[in-house]
Amino acid sequence: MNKSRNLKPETDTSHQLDADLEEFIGYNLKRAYVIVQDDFRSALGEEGLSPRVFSALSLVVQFPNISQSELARTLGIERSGLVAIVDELEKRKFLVRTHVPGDRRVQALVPTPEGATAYAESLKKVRAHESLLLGNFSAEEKQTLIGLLKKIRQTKD
Amino acid sequence: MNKSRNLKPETDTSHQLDADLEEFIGYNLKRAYVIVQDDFRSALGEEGLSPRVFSALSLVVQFPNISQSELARTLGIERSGLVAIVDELEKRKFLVRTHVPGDRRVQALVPTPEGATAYAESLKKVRAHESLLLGNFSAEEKQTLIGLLKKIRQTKD
DNA sequence: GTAAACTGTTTACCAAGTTAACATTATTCG
DNA sequence: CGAATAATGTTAACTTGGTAAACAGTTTAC
Repeated sequence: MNKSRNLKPETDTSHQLDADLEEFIGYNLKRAYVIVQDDFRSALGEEGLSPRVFSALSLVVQFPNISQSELARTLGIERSGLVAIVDELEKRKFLVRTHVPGDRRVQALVPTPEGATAYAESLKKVRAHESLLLGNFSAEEKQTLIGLLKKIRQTKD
Repeated sequence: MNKSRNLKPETDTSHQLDADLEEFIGYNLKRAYVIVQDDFRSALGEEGLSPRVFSALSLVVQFPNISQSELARTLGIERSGLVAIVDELEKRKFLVRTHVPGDRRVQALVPTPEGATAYAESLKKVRAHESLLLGNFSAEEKQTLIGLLKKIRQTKD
């Protein structure tokens, strides 16, 4: 049974078509995520921001004086994990940690002018990357996809 | 401007609503991916298969005698990265590496009976996890989502 | 028959996170 | 008030899931 077919399995390309795996949201999410992330990185280049650093900078620019705790919460990661991200942004002079008058525990994150322009430039590149990568998507398809992905997030609120 | 608003940034929950970030497929993909993966793990438990090991076992059960190279290619990872996955499945006695007559380089992967039943049980759990997690999704929405995710993959073929 | 290519593997590495503990500071509330 | 509790930022140790490079053995191409 199927002997000849399996003698040279590397030439059998039918796997993608009917694998059980392909019915799962999780598997398809992961495969898509890897592709988009890889394309993001190559679009922003060796010295460019990584996805997570871009995300953090985005929120800092858009919501100046955000605290690290709030930023971590918004990004859905631990406070401890955010430290390295903020360290990198601070080292690149894209933000500064500042003490707020009311509470000496919190470090409010303030974007520098360089940070704001770096964000604006990265934003252009990220938009270009997504619209190029998703060139065969209609505007409706993109919105549908985003809506469905957000809906997954809503299940865990 | 906005002084009082930013004094206590941790109480400002408007960030999720209008952040630039929310318009990006990549960011939404990542957030959704993390949720689904976490739910997968807690559904299959401490001793259960991880997503990647489940995926590998799935293909081995469905396509017995698949080679490691072909399996890696199908999963979209490097051959070297697959070794640990196959090692784990072999240690758990869910598959065996067998030499094929025609080519002494390849290790054909053959599921054991235990592997087949473990896969069947895991498959049930994974299906239950997805249908519970995506309880507020209609069948059409699920199919639309999978179709759009697959479409992302097609852009890089 | 030699060069090129493929297979499985090891090793070293990296990215992105987690958990636990800690010092410092704020808040709650008997 | 003062003591317990909680929040903030941070470090350290660890885990997960990969990659890249090199290798030995084997096969294929020319």
